[in-house]
Amino acid sequence: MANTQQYLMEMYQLLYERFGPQHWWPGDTPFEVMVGAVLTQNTNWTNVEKAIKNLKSTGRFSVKGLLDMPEETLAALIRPAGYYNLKTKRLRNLLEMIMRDYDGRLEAFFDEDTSTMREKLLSIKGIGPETADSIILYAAERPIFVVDAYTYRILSRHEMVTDDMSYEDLQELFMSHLPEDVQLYNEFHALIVKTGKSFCRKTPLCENCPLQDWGPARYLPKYTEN
DNA sequence: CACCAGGCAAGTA
DNA sequence: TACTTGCATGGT
Repeated sequence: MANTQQYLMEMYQLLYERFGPQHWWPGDTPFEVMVGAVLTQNTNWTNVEKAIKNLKSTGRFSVKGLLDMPEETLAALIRPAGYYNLKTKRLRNLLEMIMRDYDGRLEAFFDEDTSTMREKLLSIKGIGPETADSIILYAAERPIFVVDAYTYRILSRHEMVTDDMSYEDLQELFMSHLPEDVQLYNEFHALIVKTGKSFCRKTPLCENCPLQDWGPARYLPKYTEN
């Protein structure tokens, strides 16, 4: 569709005008951002902040520091983030890869090509496409577009996508029609999450939505999809 | 009380 | 291949 680029730019402009910069990702270091990306899987960010605060308070908030502590200790620290047993394993899988392949040096991993980085992340059990891309965009600061459930839901309700499109299809939709710009991708994804939370939940609450008159279908909520 | 949150993998048919 | 389910805390 030839109008796709126009729609996407319009969408970004509408969201930015309404909400302004979102200041993602709230993290002091790339390491903290990477850890946060795993901890925030299907979890509210405020819970993740508590977990990260706990991790920092140990003074062992590093690749080696976290790997060296017993699993039960790590699990107890990240408990507020939910799924703590699962996330303990996922975090360790990630840290073990950095330790094994890059001598524990995160900067060395982030020096890799984007495609290499992505493949390595996706090969880790517990790191899927959204977590991988979040790490690449927000921690490694490479231009890659992060897709999530809100991205899909918003585009779907406005009939920009069909339900048979994959994660990579949606990612490609954005990346092939927008300039490769870390800051743009950073802000765009954050704004999608922002408007998704406020206006594009399962039970639509569309009055006042900045995207009310946007897109090929403008405002057209569908109650059957998730 | 129900529902949601910045997912992913494993199990089932 | 295409659904479903488990994982879990904390806020609205």
